[in-house]
Amino acid sequence: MESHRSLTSLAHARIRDMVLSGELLPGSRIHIDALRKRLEIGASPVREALSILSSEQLVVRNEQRGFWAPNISAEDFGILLDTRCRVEALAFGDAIRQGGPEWEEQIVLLRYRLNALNRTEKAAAWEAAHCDFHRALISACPSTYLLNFCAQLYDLAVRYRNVASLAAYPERQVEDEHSQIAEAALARDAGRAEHLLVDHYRKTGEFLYQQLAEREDTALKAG
Amino acid sequence: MESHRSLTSLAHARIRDMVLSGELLPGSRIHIDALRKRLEIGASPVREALSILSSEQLVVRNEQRGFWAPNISAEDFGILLDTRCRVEALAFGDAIRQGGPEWEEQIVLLRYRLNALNRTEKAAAWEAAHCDFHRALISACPSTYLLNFCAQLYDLAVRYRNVASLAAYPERQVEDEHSQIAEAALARDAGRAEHLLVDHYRKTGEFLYQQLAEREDTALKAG
DNA sequence: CTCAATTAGAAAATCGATTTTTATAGGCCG
DNA sequence: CGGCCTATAAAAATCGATTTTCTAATTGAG
Repeated sequence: MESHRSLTSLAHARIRDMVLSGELLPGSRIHIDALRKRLEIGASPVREALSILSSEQLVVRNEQRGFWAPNISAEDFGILLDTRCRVEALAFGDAIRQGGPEWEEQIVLLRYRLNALNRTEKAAAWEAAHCDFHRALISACPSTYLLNFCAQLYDLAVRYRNVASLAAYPERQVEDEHSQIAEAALARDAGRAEHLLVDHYRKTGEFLYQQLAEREDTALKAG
Repeated sequence: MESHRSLTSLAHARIRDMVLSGELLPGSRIHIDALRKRLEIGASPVREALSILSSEQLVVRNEQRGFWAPNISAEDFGILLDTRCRVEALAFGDAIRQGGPEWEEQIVLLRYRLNALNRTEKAAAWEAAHCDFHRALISACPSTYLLNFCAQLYDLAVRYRNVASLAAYPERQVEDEHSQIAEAALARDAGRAEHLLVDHYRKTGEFLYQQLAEREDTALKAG
């Protein structure tokens, strides 16, 4: 069991998980009372958590009417992906130019841990290691503003990956891509590293984008 | 009097103003009970507002210990300024490439309104018009993620301007700069427009940075 | 038969009181 | 005399109940 300093932070973590995992389906209503009962806490910490999540764009607030899980669309995902590529490239460039030995060592370590895990067998652990690796790449960027924003965009992207629940995700050699990114970063080749990172995101995103577009297409014909 | 859909949004607006205006001094504690009494509302909406503000980086949360107005420093301001220049350049470029006639017209209109106001005589109105103008410049950027982030960084920058309360702000020809930025945007010259915008920010920020650095210097010698 | 007004039910929003945690000041022991 | 423990006060965090607002179904008029 995770121990949290406050019920608000516990609620935040739990509800965030529900949104990111896709358990709370896009467009579905989030009932405060249901969460209250499920988490066995009062309304205040639930509402505080939802307030925070809504300013993190992970839930949508509709004043006096309640909270919803955000809708998804191919268009929105495309914009998110593009935003992420450009913003993270900025942070990555900073990190490569300013990172010290600890930054380098973290990349080496976390790349090793990531590649040591099997994505399908240890899905949750891989997910966490993947997040850590990507965060480590940009961690030496001095702008906490940029880093926070990158983390937020990361969450939104993870959600898209999960809600689309692509069991038949095309198995590219994602380990190689991660390694190449890490190598370029450690070689302090900002241009190449940024390019590889953006390319990695776009390749990963392309398939998901197609899936979402197809889904909208069939939904349109059906409805 | 402003009418708000909920007491939470009212509290958010009010406390945000207190932080941005510098009324709540950097590093000072924010007492929930004091706000509760002052705004004549309960603890819940105050806490919700503070939760939102803390994820907007306008207040600092310290679990189980309370909320504080964020500290300021020359270093932090420099990073903020730099982040803002680079991120807003991205959004501005998008807007210039994708903006339609309504975007153009808004810029023309809001530039006119801004230049019609006297910065020292109608400070509050100028402030609002300035915000509107800058928002209009980037409004055609399709990424709401980027736009939200820009708005957040704008707020943080405004706060620095206010808390430093530079009565003796050097009077540059800021109207000309705004006009030039608007002209370049309307001419769809993304490169020039971005450059002018960044330059505008850096020039404005430079003096403030010096002030903050000096202040820290004297504080260091005194304390 | 359609549309507007009414009303019962559901849910969010808010409040005031209670509980829990932290900060502080005073006293005690080494 | 200094550091540590204890008691008290202050403040945040949380709860459960109440109030307000929205939603949807029903009814009646045109």
